[in-house]
Amino acid sequence: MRASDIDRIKALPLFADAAAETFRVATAGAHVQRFPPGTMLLLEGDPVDFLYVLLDGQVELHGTWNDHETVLTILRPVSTFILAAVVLDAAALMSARTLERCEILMIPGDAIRTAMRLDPRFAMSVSRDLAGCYRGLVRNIKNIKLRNSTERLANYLLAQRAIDSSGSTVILHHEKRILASLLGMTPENLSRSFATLQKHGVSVQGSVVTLANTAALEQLAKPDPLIDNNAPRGGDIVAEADAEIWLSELSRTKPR
Amino acid sequence: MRASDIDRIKALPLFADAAAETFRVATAGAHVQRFPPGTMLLLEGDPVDFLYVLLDGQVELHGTWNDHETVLTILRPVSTFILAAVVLDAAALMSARTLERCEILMIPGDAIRTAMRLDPRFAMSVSRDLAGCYRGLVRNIKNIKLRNSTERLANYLLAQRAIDSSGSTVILHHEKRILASLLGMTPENLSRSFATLQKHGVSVQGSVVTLANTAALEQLAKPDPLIDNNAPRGGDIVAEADAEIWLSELSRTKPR
DNA sequence: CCATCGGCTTGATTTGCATCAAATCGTCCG
DNA sequence: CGGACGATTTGATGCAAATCAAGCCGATGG
Repeated sequence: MRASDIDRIKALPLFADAAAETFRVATAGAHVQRFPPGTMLLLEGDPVDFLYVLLDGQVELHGTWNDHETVLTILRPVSTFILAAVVLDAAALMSARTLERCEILMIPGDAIRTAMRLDPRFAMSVSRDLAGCYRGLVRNIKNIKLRNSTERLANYLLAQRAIDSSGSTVILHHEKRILASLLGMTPENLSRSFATLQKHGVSVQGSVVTLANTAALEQLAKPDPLIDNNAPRGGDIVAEADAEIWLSELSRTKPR
Repeated sequence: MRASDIDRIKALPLFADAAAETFRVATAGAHVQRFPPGTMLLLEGDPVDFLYVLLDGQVELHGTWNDHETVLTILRPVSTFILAAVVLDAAALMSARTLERCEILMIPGDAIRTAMRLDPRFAMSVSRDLAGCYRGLVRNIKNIKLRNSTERLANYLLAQRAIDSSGSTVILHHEKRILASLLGMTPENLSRSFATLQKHGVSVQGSVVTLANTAALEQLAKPDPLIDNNAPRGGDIVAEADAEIWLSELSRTKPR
């Protein structure tokens, strides 16, 4: 592993707080690997031997049943994945597939579990990461069970706008059929939902979406901080856990 | 707090592995409280000051949006809840309501976080608990996104049968309208789904369901260990995390 | 440049589920 | 016991989303 890779790992929220020795243990058997687009990194049901850390590219996690497939989440750097399976030394519940060329750090699961037993600060970081991911899924379930597909799309767009802090234009970072599956609908209905949102100031040109009237869009979307996490990512906030405490941190830093 | 309560906490999987000092810190500010049925223990959005441990009774966790409510999970003893919010010191994403008279242990969140920093074994237990809950939600999302409502009911019945290891009869432990919400459907459609399952050997008498033909039911349900966790609870298996490693433990203990 | 292919859109149809409405059932209480 | 209430069931209807079927469009390659 290269020295630059070591530095990148050190900067991960998971390791930011860890003792030097912990870090040595964890990285001893680790390696960075590159994968072409469309590579299956992991199949659901497989035993999980490594913790994966996406350093560059995009990875999709999906689930399968009875010849149907659904996208559960799309990861962008820097994200860890299948941490829960590593902690429990259990089989994966989700399959992982690269969507683009990816650079991925793989840390042996044994090393992670050993490090947790040795270093409470590291174990705390793992817990925080897991707690953040857990809350992400709670939000996801509420989104699916309480909203219809157009409402989910509208909130997705508003969340993306807030996350990228990108004015009134949102870039879709993945194919629409993948976005559709992530939002729990068919590609056909995603098209139709976009059409519906035209009346609320949304226009689509390929992967560029412009939100001309966010007030109208919000009226339909009714975004809710207990479902939609609109913490702007990048900078301080890189892990799910950081995003989870963003709102309360915000109110503590700037009271009123 | 009574001495008998202390013993019950010691037996929790969360504390089974903890150092004596950890245990002292955690229980110092803890207390057991009793609540009547229908009590709101926690409202989504509230700051979470305690880790809750359900010792007796039933608790429902639900989410709300736009005047709609959905049941996210139903807890039976012994279960911890809102651990993720405690770890992150964040606001609750779910509301908690007692369904029956309940006995609940409340441990100050500060104490939990302090204990985690002091005792890596305890922090490991917290991580395992969180990882187990996380995987429960992954299963839940796959269930919702990949199956229709009758399939979900069929799998629910099969899972209950396996969990209670109760021959061919399953007891519904909660009102049907709550079960309906848990399974993501209306009470009306739950009725109709039960009617559909009659053709597969399912008959309902109040809260007693008999499965006369599990083979036929399984043919419709297509249960999958990567969605349905059929680990029999009670005895060794009390936490979600235990249930998660049940299958792999099983194959290690009894190879072939 | 044209042909091809995959992804996306649009339209027609079907299906699944929610909603609305009313009847039934069981339980609790005056 | 009679009545009331809530939970459940059953039936009728409407809507949302999936499916089926073409067309369109942009990228790619001969």
